[in-house]
Parts: sequence; structure tokens; C-alpha cells
Amino acid sequence: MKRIRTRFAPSPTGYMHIGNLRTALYAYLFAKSQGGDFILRIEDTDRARYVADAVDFIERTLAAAKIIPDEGPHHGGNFAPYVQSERMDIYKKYAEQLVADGHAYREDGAIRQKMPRVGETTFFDVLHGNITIANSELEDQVLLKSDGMPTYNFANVIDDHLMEVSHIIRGTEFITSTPKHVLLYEFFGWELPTFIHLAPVMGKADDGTVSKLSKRHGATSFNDLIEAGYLPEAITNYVALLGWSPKNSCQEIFSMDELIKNFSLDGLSKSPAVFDYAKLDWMSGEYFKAMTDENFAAVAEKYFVDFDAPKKIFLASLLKTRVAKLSEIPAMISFLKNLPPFDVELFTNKRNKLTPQKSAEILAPAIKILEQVDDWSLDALNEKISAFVAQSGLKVGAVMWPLRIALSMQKVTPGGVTEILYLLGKKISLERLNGALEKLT
RNA sequence: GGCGCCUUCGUCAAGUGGUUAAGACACCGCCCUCUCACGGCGGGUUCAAGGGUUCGAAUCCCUUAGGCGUCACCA
Repeated sequence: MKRIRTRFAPSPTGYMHIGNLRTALYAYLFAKSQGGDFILRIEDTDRARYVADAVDFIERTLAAAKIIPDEGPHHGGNFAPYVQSERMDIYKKYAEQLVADGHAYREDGAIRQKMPRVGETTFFDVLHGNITIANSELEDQVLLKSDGMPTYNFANVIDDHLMEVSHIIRGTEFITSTPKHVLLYEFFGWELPTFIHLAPVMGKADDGTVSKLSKRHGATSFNDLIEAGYLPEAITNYVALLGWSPKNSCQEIFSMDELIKNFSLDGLSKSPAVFDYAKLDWMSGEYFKAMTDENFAAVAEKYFVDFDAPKKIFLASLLKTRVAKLSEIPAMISFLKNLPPFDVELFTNKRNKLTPQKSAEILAPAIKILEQVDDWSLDALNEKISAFVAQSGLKVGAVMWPLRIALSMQKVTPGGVTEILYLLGKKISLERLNGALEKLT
């Protein structure tokens, strides 16, 4: 049985589109699930589009996504170099051979492939079955450009053969050029690899229209998503399910190992999938909720205001069930650092039958009690407030509402009053409480 | 326009001639609850259209429509 070898062959553009990442992921998962090899090859044959440091960028992105090449520019391997611009001699040799054999010819300093005028070319695609295209649709494409660089359609065939790639996993945009590749394999007498053409990932624009994912759909690169505060694992997990689903299972949360274990080509979908932020948010939230408070505090650290270590861990416990992406955190906790402007309207709450005046009547005795609390811990605070509620004869909500407003000046807070008191500390809590009471009376 | 690919809830999708057409996200409702979340329970919405084939079709065939791709010395 032939060894399974797949490759991811991006051009170095300095931008890792989510659709590209998915292609890389599937190629990786398939290779690993079969005990095979995953190759990274850089297709930098277009000098005009070269972007400095792009190779580095691609490698870092794959590493962040835990897609680890077995072979590549900086991963070693027996088929180096893995950068096409360093393989020009190889392409030249094969192009010359084609010319000598009468399958190609020179024109304007370039070498063109000579296509058959009649007949048709058929190839097998794992997802789509046999695909047949009339040879008359094929043009005498350029193989070797006048600058000596090969075109994609040529280099790709040479390299996939030389690097012993067994399965070509790429986007559907290559379906119509595949017959040209197939003809080249035939000219050389090489064995055909197995083709798998993946449907594109679509994006939904603000106006609701669906089209191939691009920058106008907001953050659609792996990097943008990382910057928005999604975990790499969550992104990879979500992307894996955009066009693939496990057989005989409804599992949706997958670690990379589980993905490898469960991956199979027949779970691949042949129709386009729309990237859905709502589902990504849900999945991301699942990852956060599954984390320990310590781990969450560590990944969210840079979004936290300055608290001591125990409070950061505590804040993490509050936030991890409420966050879809880390960048939401500052807005959720900014009130802890800076109290929003006083707004008397907030003290009106009809569910608890509260008016500003009634709120003041509750605040005054509550402040008295809190002033006497020495042990400013969650348990102690909870106990004191509960006792106050019981003694006041009021409903819990009626007591908590004015306290929350006075402490945060917002209707919604992550966590309850006790939690906010604890995070704020005694001094600031009482300052805020007294400040509100003054303004209310 | 030629050629090619695609078409199951709003979205991701299971399904391969006989199912009450899974599940998830989102949405709605209820419960829990000091707010928001979390958690629990429940609900509505789907086979693009039209023809066949068949006792029986989301599943097979044809046509139409729509979407996408491709027709570069870009990949």
C-alpha cells in the first residue's frame, strides 16, 4: 500500500484566509489519520506577488493552529527544497523534456503545453466522482514563463510527483484546470495522484448576501480571529466542522487528536459552507467554560484590569461562562476600574417596585452593615447581606438592585453584588455606595 | 457566454428507495436565579421547482432555475 502523503501549498501572501486554513487542516488530518506525511510547500513563483516574511507567517500560523508539517522549508524532509523559487532547475529540465518529446513548444520566450484538440479528459475526484472535460476547452497554457519561473499548473504537477504526494486536497477552483495536470502526468508517464476538490467556505456580508469568504465579511483570517480573542483550538475545531462531519456521531467538540482519530474523507461535504460567527461564538464559549479558572485567567490576563492574583482567578470564574471571545472582556469589566456617570434613572426598577427614593432607604442601612464588616471575603459578605435581606423583609432582588446600581452604575454586571463588593474591596465599595446615597438624597 | 461543480431548517449538517427527515448553532417559551450568564426542559421552521422510474423517492433519471468556479506568462 502506497504511503499517504498530502501537502498544503500556499503562495506566500502574508494572509491566512480561513478557507486556506481549512484546506491545510483537512490535508493534515487525512495524512495523520492514515499514518502518513503532511508537507508544506511554498508556491512563490509569482515574483510580483511576493511578500516579505510571508513564509514565516505561514509557518507561525500553522504552528498556532497545531497543524505541524512533517516536511517543509524549515521542517526538513527528503525532497527539499520545499520552496518553488529554489527549484527552477528542476522545472526547466522537465519543460525541456516536454519540448523534446513534442508535448510543448516555445513561444515568446516561454514554453507552452501542447493540448490535444480533440477528445476529452476524465479524472476521478473522491468527492465528485468522474469529471470529464472536453480537450477543446483546454488552452496551450504556459508552463515556463519568460522569466524562467514555472506556472502553478506546471510546478504543482512536477512537485507533487517528485515529492510523492498521494492525495491532492485543494479548492474547487482547480477542478477545471485539473485535466491539464492530468495530461502532464500522462506525458511523463507518471502515476496519477488522488484528487479531492474541496467546496469553498462562504461568508455572509452585512447585507445578508453570501459569497466566497473575503475581507469584506469582517475578520476572516486566522489571525484576525486570534486577535478578536478566540482560542486557536476553538477556531480549528469550528473550521474543521465547516465542510466535514464525523460518521456515526454527533460530537462537535474535538481536540486535534480526536479530529485525527475521527477524520475520514467520506465525511467531507461537497457543497459550500457559510462561515457563521454565532456558532463560532458558541463553540468558543464551550472552550472557555471547559477551562480551569487559572487557565482562563492566564489567556485573558492582558484584558484584565489590575487585580492581585487571587482576584484575577476569581474574575476568571465569573467571566468564563459569559464570554465568546476575549476582546469582550474590557467592556464587561471596565466599571470595576471606572464608575460610569451617575444616572438616577437606573434606580427605578418596576419588577422590584423600586424608585430612587426607595433605593436610598435600602442603601442607608445596608451601608451601615457593610461598614462593620471586617472580613471582606465572599462568604462573610454573603452572610451579612443575607441576614440583612431576611431582617428587612424585602425580596432579595429589591435589596440587590440598588446595591448593584450604586456599585456599578449599570443594570447588568458579570456576577452578583457580593462578587462586585469583593472585587472592589471595602474602601472603594463604600465610597461608591455612599456617593450614590448622597446623590439620591 | 462556453465548460464544470453545487442545491436537506436562517446557518453547520445526518441521511445513499420504506425514518415521526437525526443532532448542533441561532431564535422563541418555561424553570433556576440579586442582574447578565451558566445549567435544565420544551417549541416552531427544511428536502430549489417541475417531470418521470417505482407499490413506495430527500435518496435513481431528465429538464428548469439559482448559486459558485473557470476560461492569465495569478495561484
